[in-house]
Amino acid sequence: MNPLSAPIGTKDILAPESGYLELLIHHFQKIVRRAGYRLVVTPVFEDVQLFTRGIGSDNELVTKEMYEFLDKSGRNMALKPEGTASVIRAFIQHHLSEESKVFKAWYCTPVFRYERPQAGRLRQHHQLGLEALGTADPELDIEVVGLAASYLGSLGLKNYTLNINSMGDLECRMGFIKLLNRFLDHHADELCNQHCKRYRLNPLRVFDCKKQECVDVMSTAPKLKEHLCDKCGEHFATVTQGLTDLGFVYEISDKLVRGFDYYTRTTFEFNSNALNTAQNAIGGGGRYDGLVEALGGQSTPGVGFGIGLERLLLASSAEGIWSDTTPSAFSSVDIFVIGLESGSDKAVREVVFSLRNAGYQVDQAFGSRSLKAQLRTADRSGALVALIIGPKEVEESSVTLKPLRSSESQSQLPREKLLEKMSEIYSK
RNA sequence: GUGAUCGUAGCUCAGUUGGUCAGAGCGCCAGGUUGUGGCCCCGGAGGUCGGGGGUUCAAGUCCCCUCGGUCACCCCA
Repeated sequence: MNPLSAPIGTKDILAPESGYLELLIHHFQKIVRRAGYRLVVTPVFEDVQLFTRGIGSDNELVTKEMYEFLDKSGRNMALKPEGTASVIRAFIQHHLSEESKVFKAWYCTPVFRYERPQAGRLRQHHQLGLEALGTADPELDIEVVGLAASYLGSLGLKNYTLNINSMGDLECRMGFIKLLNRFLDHHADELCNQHCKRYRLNPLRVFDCKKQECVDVMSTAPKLKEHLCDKCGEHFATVTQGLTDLGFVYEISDKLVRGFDYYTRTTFEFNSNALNTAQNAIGGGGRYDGLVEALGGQSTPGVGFGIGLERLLLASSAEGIWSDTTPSAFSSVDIFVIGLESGSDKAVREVVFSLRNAGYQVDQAFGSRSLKAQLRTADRSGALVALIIGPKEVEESSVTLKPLRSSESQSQLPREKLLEKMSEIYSK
């Protein structure tokens, strides 16, 4: 075993699996572009403060899961644990705010969590996401949630649930937390050990607990939804109605309390029902009206979401939306060129390059192997035809065309007729 | 961070109570066809049995440590 292998919790994504990711990313780009989102690329590491201020310093993600390190100048850096904070930082840093215009950005980025890996959870994974900044209009929530749902739906994904909830704004949530704390004080001894010890830290998290005792207690707890201020209530009603009007199916989940402090009002999450693992959330997001200000910018409301690529791949595979040929359709050899004896090198080279320039996927065998060996390689490459160029063909300035996927017999044709012949074959 | 489980060729795995146990299938390379793939036949390359230490006349097999994989908890995409 080679002593050098990928670090714990990381993975090399190789073909053909990488082909699925190409498709997922390409498809995402296509969909969000139509809505005016443009790519933003931010660094994989940032000053730790960006995350402690954005996500919240007592959040578990920040306290124990952040991949932190000191750089050579002693700066405290962190590999980004999520995608939003960096985009917001860039938004502030480059003054991208425009009075009457919504700033829209999408990204595809690696993200890091220093945790023990398990099914559907790595130390490095990749997220596709987008952020829209500049208005508190619920129509923007509808657009963002709708884009995420459209994306998943257009992939052919069906077996998932869109859960949605409102966290209220900072004010009405504060009031609710007081109420919830009073409730939890009364039921403290009924809660599981984990939460009963620390619910004061973030009482909302108790809604997340899967332990039966906590589920029981929380079923009688006050509901955030019922204690929203009028404005937040209206906002939420507009969002859900808008999604309904567009035909999106969702469930309102009182228990959906997302992990980051910055979320306000709309929060949502996509959970795959095709995944049997403990990690079935394929994506999530929400509104974060206080985040830009918390990071030192001018108060600007915003909404966004992130989707875990690896989990999306797991979920989509579990649903069987891919056919075996999906990834190879992205990169399969059309034509395989075979050369016999070194005298044919020049002709092979010219044919290979001219066919590639004409748009075909072309490969060849290297290392002067036997015709038999080259044909075997050609066969395995999946190419539809092999072109054989030996001394005879060089002499006559021709190529021998051998169909590999049909019973048609091979034929010889002049090189100047090659492109014409190929377009004949491939237009079928 | 805690717990469980696994670690033998590129891949999937077999190796009986420690004693020809260094193997199979697939893959790869080559030959069977002096210029013809797929099927078939034949041959070949490739492993300090994750690493280190210990017990023993003898360790892939038992013990300890360590490193990795997998899964679960915590938490999250």
